[in-house]
Amino acid sequence: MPQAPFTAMSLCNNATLRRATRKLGQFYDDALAPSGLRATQQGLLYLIKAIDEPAMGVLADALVMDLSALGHTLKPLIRDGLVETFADTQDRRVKRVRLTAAGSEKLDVALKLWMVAQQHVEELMGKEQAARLRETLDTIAQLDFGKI
Amino acid sequence: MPQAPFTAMSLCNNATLRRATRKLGQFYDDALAPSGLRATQQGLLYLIKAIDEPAMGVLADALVMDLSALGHTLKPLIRDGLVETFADTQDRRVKRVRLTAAGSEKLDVALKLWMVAQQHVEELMGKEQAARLRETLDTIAQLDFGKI
DNA sequence: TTAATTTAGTGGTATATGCCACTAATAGGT
DNA sequence: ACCTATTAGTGGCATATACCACTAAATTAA
Repeated sequence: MPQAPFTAMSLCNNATLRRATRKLGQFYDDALAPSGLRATQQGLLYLIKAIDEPAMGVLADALVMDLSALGHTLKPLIRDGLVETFADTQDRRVKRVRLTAAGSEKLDVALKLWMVAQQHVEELMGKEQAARLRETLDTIAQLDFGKI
Repeated sequence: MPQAPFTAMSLCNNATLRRATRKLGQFYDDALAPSGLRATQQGLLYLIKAIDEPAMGVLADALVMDLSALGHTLKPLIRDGLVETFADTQDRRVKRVRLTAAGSEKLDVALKLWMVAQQHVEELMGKEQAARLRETLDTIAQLDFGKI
């Protein structure tokens, strides 16, 4: 049973979402620590590899993240030589992103750790519930709240 | 149908959680903007009021948040005169938190805006799905991943 | 074609959040 | 009482993430 202080916040969709994110982020971060990557960084590397040389805007859209936030997030990864950017040949405004060899190796290491963490979570939550959750979360990420 | 770049990330519980948090946070932040509070700040003020003069550690636990992170988060609210801290009379290590009159008024304003945002989300998601989601998220926030 | 508009990214600033090292104060053990 | 271990918070540093104002490049309109 949740304690009263915990429950006081449980009516707000956003607040409960953030709280769960802190908890789960903590767990994945701990699991990935041996790789030297944060969970967000691992996810970012994975996505860069999956999309294959995405433009920054495409990456930001896939992450449902502000473009400038993505730029800031990439900085430590570039600094550490895991990621590099290069100009698009067609459109000189566009900057594309790819993993370096070091980034690719680091991702391989991190993925093994991720797998264990993911497995652990699925056991604790149950695979069906986890799948349902991800579906709901994907729906939220794509909601159209309307412009104005 | 989600686009491939979007879907590339949808297998990780943590990544989908963060992505949905960005999206929903955006929406609640926009809705609360007229109050001058971010959604996280509104949630924090609400919780401080609900628990009634909580010690910082209690507040951090309720938020499933690192104690030092809470300290940092409180700073702008204290600076803006919405929140104040005071020493516990029993245990001089303990610092308690309460709303100021200004904070209380600000919260009232923010709560009206929150209500509209919350309602909007519930309409888009459906009340049952939203309730189920919050339940799942509360469960996650209380998971025991084991010490080690 | 030139001018106006839209699009892609950058850099600054602010909040959100975590870890670590450190201090102060309480609690426990002898 | 005294020494040790635990607990509550602080401050510094690093990443995560948003908004804004700005630049450069491409697209559209006149």
